[in-house]
Amino acid sequence: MKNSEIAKVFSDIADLLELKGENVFKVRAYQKVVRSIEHLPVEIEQMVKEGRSLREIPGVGDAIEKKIIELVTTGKLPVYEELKTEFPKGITTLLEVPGIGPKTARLLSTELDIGSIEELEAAIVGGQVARLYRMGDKTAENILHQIQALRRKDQRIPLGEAMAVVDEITARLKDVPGLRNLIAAGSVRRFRETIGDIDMMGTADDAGKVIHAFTSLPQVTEVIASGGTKASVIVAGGLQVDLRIVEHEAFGSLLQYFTGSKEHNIVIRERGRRQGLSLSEYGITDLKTGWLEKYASEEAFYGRLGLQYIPPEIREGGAEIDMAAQGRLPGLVEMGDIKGDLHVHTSASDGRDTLEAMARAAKEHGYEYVVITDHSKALGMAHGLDTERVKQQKAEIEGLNRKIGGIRILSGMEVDIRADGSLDMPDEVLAGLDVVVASVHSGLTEGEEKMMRRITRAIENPNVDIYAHPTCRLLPGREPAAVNMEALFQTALRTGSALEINASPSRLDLKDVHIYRARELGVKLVMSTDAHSTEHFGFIRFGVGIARRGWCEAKDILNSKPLDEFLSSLKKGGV
DNA sequence: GCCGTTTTCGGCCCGACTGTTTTCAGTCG
Repeated sequence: MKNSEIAKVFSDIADLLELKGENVFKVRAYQKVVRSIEHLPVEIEQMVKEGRSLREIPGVGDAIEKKIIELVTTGKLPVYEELKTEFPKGITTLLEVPGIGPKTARLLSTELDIGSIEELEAAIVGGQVARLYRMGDKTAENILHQIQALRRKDQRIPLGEAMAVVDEITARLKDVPGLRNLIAAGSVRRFRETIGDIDMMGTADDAGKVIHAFTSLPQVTEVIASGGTKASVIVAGGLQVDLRIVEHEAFGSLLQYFTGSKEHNIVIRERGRRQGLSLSEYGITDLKTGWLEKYASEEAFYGRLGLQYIPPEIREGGAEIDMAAQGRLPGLVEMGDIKGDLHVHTSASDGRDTLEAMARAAKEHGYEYVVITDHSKALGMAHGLDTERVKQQKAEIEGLNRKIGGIRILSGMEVDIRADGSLDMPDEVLAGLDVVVASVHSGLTEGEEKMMRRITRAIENPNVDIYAHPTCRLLPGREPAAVNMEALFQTALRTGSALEINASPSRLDLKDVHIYRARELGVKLVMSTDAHSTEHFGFIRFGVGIARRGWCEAKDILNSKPLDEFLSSLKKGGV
């Protein structure tokens, strides 16, 4: 039984206990265990087999350990089965509707015998819901509204799209008098690859004025909530944006609170509690004296708790907090560490801008080197290069290196990996290039065995330095190909090949958890934008963001090294 | 149900907004 399945059972138990009106702390204990299991790096089934104690999992005590073992070994949990019989089947689905919590779900179930969203909808339309105690026309209408929103709800949107909305809102609000520190917090600041909603925050002399300006933005299609210090709206496209405003002196604690993650904040607050401190978005209250201390910076806020500053990208409520307490957090990679882009297209294949324009843009970006990697000829659609055009481009690059100066332009290619794992360019041509990037663009639905044979053969080729966008997924929509990541990492280690962190917001591939694992194993990593136009060089910020989520330091990324050192760290140069 | 640099018992993260009340319960993030 997988961890995710175990977590689901305990999450259901927590819901059912809550519906039953059980002690809220007992419910919370179950919820805490669910979070622990979801973040566990090892399979519980394995631990049970090896006879390891489950008590080392945070939140697991005597009672829950017994339940987990019973569930894993027998596949069943009588307590759970019993609980389920106490309520109509499907009642927990009511909890999926925003605005319906355990109390309301229970009320609906006992008073109106509702056990599904369809039945609920009918009861609202029929007027029965509005007549319930402490309900009313407005509440019923809101629930109906939420049900409809749930039906047409889009999946989480890619980080890149969310960032565009943030930039637009920021531009429109920046002139509101007295507003300072406007910034996107939440999952945008933590660089999660997809975003559920956008959390913005700022400080102001007059919060009301900012809230008013915010809810009046032209892109706002609906105001969900609006109070003195916070508001929630829906913008065009159906995305929810929350804004919260506090006084200037409390910016640090607000930013910390609003950045999350929720799990991180819960652990931080529990920690504060043990130190006799109560944490909130307004600051830290000493529980003995009742005195509230405000924090203008996050550094000071974490410092008060005896913690190193924790970068937003790794605030997940896991190992980061203990590491920060011991002062052992790594210095994560930063934008300025990246010395060159290694995956760049020009108008010679499917890029928009010329080789010269791309080279100059890379120089303006502050890079020491850039590798030009147009497609090979198999990609007819992309106007891929054949042997002859590769030769021409090499000559063009030599000319540009004399002409531009201040940046070293390297010759390269994104060579296509064919269905049988052979490369779409003769070895002698590849051997003459500075850097060779290989990737898959077709046959993405192959089964794992065939896909792995294909990839393995390609990266075993001594000319291939980098294997690009390893899983070929696209955000949103295209699922990753059937790549066995652990096997890929081993092959990369064995052959000395580097894996790409593709920074394009529609790829982000490798993704954060893969990066974390690859780094742990010592696999060589590079970071590239896959730029198809000059402005795409800016994508590097997304790459840095997810690399930080994978706990990468500069030393873990080959193209953070100066040119000579970088070249000799590649497969061709290194062996 | 879990847990301990105050505690093996008595706590458990914190505050805002809404709708329905007439002081607050429920929900959310």
